[in-house]
Amino acid sequence: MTDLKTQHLLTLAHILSKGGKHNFVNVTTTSLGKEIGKSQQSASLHLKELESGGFIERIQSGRKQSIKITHKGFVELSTLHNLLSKLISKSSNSLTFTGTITSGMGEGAYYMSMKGYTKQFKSKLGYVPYPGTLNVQIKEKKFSEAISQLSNYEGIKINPFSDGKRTFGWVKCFKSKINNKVDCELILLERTHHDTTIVEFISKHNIRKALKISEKSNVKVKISILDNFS
Amino acid sequence: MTDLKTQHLLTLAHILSKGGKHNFVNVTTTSLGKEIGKSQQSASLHLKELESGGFIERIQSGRKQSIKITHKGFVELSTLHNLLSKLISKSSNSLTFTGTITSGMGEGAYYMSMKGYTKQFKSKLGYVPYPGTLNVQIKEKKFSEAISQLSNYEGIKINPFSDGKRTFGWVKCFKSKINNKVDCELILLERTHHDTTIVEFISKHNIRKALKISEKSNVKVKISILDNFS
DNA sequence: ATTACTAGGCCACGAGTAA
DNA sequence: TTTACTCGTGGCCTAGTAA
Repeated sequence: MTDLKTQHLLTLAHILSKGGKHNFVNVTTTSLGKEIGKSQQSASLHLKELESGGFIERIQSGRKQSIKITHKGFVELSTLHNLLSKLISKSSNSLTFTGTITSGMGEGAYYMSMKGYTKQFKSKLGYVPYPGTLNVQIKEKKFSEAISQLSNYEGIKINPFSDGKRTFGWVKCFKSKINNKVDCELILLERTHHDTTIVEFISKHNIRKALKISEKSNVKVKISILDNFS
Repeated sequence: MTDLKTQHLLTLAHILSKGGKHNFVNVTTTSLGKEIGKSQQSASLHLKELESGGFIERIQSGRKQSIKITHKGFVELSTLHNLLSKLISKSSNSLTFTGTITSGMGEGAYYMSMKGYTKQFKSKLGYVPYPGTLNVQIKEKKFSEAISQLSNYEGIKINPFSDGKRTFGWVKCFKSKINNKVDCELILLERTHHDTTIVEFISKHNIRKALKISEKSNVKVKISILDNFS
């Protein structure tokens, strides 16, 4: 059983798009070549090889030809489709990393207690955060690199606001779980230099207390990422 | 913006299957090579090109490397997936052809009136066919070729039965519409030589009368095909 | 107009090997 | 062990052209 060459994939897909699942459709090698971004000669060769591989059937009368996808050919496309479906749906939407608790209030701690933010936290997260933030230092480069890409995602968006004198930037929250135990949110601040070796968390609870941990403890963090992009 | 080469598709899919959507995963070129059915050298080159194309990110420390798919890389796979989804779901599940009414009772006409069949027609099609069958002769080779592939599909299956003396084979029915007007079923008989230049139809109505047509009239037939295979 | 052959360039791949 | 270089082979592709 000959296998479908990856180079022929697009060609086969194009024939299907022409309606060639059950009916013979008229296709010229010139037009097919243009559509798949190759030459007429390549299209001709593709058809020849697809035919000998049993992926399409051809009827040629004189200089015209009609083409239809075979069952085998359709199954081949379906198989690839199913493979991708599984990969895409089953690929984990979480980011896991380890780090150590570090001191310092964190740049966001003060701002996160402002009314303009807490009101939104209450309605969008369902709670007003415990005062202060938990800071976790990331040591491994692969983790901080991965975290830096979080900014591509929307997360839960807390809108900017103004108190009349100045404005305060947006905050993105990402549902997280520390040590597989305490629910919290990782926060990304608009107005922060984007150093991702230290990340901040807010929570309904006093995280340190809930985890019974102290300075320099190692923690494992799992962040949920939804597929809406900014 | 560099484009994803089709040869790299499988490689990228494999990285995703390893969990590399958000996290950096450890992958050796040797193992990756085996998994994609290529050499270690090819895997190495694939990674290099995927990286320079912006589809993956790599962190290399000494002889080990960690890999993560970029947003762009994931979008690329998603795009292909969506393309296939549309093609597969929107590809027409019907076969259309033209032919001419022809005389002769048709091989199936007599058998189709037998109780063992009519009982099943009543329950599975919802009606007892008008006596006799309509025969349509197919002239164009591309149509008879397409019809010959109908046997790969289940259709509506009428089971074989026995009257004590002999057995009568199965019948497959395919919902059809003639001249965009009369509902009927194309029938494929187990015990018929598989000549697909003449096809038979049964219907609740007298098809000729309903269409007001006679011998040698041209008709256009549309057959619905469901995706269950025999 | 059409399909598809031949010739030649270029690229993908793997073997060998370095680091 | 690892990654990735160089180099030779084979296969994909296009131009030219026949039919």
